Amino acid sequence: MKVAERIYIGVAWPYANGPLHLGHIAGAYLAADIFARYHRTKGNEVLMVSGSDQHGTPITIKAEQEGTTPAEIAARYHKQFLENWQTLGISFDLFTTTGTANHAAVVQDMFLTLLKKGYIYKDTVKQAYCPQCQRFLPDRYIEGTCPYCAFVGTRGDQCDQCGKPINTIELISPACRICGDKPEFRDTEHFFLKLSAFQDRLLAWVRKQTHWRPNVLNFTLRYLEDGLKDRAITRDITWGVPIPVSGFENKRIYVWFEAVLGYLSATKEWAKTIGDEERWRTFWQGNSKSYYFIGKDNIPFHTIIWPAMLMGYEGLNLPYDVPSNEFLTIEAKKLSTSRNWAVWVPDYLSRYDPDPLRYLLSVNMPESNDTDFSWQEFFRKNNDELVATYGNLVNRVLTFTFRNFNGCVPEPGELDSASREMIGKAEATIKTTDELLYGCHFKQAIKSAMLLAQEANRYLDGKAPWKTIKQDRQDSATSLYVAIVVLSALKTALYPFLPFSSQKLHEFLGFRGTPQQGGWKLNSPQPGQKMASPSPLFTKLDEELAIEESKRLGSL
RNA sequence: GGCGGCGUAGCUCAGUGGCAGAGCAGGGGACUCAUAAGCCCUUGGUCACUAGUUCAAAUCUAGUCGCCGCCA
Repeated sequence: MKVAERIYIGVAWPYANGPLHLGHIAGAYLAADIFARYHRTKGNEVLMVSGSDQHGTPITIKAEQEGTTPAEIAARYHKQFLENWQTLGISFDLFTTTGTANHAAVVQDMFLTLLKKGYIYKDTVKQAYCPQCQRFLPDRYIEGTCPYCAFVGTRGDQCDQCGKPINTIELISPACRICGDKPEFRDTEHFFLKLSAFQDRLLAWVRKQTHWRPNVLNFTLRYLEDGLKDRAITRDITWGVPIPVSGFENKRIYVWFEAVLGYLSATKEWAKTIGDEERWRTFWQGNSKSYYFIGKDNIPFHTIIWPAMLMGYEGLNLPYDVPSNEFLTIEAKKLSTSRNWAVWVPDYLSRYDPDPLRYLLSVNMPESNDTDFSWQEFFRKNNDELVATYGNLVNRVLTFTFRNFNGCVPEPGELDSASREMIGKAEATIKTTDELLYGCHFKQAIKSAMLLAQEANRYLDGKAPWKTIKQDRQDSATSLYVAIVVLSALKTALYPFLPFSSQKLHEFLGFRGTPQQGGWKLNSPQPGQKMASPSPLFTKLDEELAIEESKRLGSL
């Protein structure tokens, strides 16, 4: 029938200077995982990679505050990320870091190739320098008075008080944040990426990407039409990938140029781990589609800068789609890690199961709008939708069947029109979710699956097998068989979203292996098939806890 | 300040030219297999605001206000 496709899935690289929060999950990781599980179930060849971003100024600042090294901070959070992916069921084929030798080699190869082709050039700029510390200072290492609002603790990149971005040189009475001395501005040499050279090629390419989400496409087009400026890709710092040019030993390649290359370096690392070093080519040079799952703040890096680098390098696949999500607000307010206005993933996982969160964030995914997470809504959706509609459906069908038919799938009699229609709807749902997931319409896909659960509840109510069991055992068996077929459709359709409960249901129905192995189709259980003793898929949560959870927000 | 997006029922969100929608919450009912779950009926809207285009606007255009992001 269909030829298997190759699907490369690159997911945003989380910054290893703090724990993951719900914004990360809703913005990129959950959608990527849903997409990966869906394609694997379809039988397609999937590679999903990412890793922790270990470089950059915030990590060095945090390390200095804690009296430790950037590497230690990065290692600590990297370990935590790996645990969180495991527990949440985010199924990376490889989750590495930007701290590997392999990554540095890939970055330096890109750097030298673009340099040789003339897409990278040297220039001199003025940069803050602290004579006391004898070092150049990144923007965030300088504090002074805001020239616009006179706020005193303004950093060199942006004013927290009035929100205006600042040119470090404009700060009134600037001071080094390390020693408090007055910085000077000195000349320093840096490398620049010649983005302007790609303007026309990028514009022509982007105009053809009509399958991109409208906000991604519009934003990118406008950005390009405004004209691209060359950007500095090196900094006067010591934490990062070294510049492979002599005379630049004390400088490093800046994160935004370096981190995106993780997509490629992670693929090469994956190929080595499976013992087939050249295998990376199947996802980068072969007939493979590249998807990048990121938050909206990252759009220009993935639709402009990264494609420009790939065009300059030549011979590597450009992104096929960049299904960027919007943001998640928490209880109607903007998420803020510094004010602890966030729901932290390790904290969530210490008290609750992964599937209820995956359900809420799927149904309310910020696909085209910012959407809101509130604890009240989380408890409500768990209790009144996930448990009531789906969990209870599974439980009522399985416990009744188990009790009355010796724990086996009942032998159906002839199907009447209502039963045929019910099975038709199950098949239609598999097909609909297939199309929706293929096009990255995650929210619609899970809603259409939940609709099938509602239909099944309605069907059962009409058939009332608990009544017919008394006079017409065959009729009862038939309607339960039909309901079980629907459950089997649901465990497939919901598997990408709710992998843990789908696996349980798969086993309750008497199947071996995983839902993924059944493929993206309706796998009807055989009449007489031995089922496993059922237990509830989900549990109701005490809604009073929502108040307690909300109180945690914002407390430090 | 420039650019892009968003603003729809009490709540969370669909809906991009053709009679304003879903889920939940609220009200009523019949049932009882099931996690007091499920099913049927039902209340509820100035589609942020203003002006336009059109036979017809939540939808297209211009402006205003508010929120989010990017850039300077």
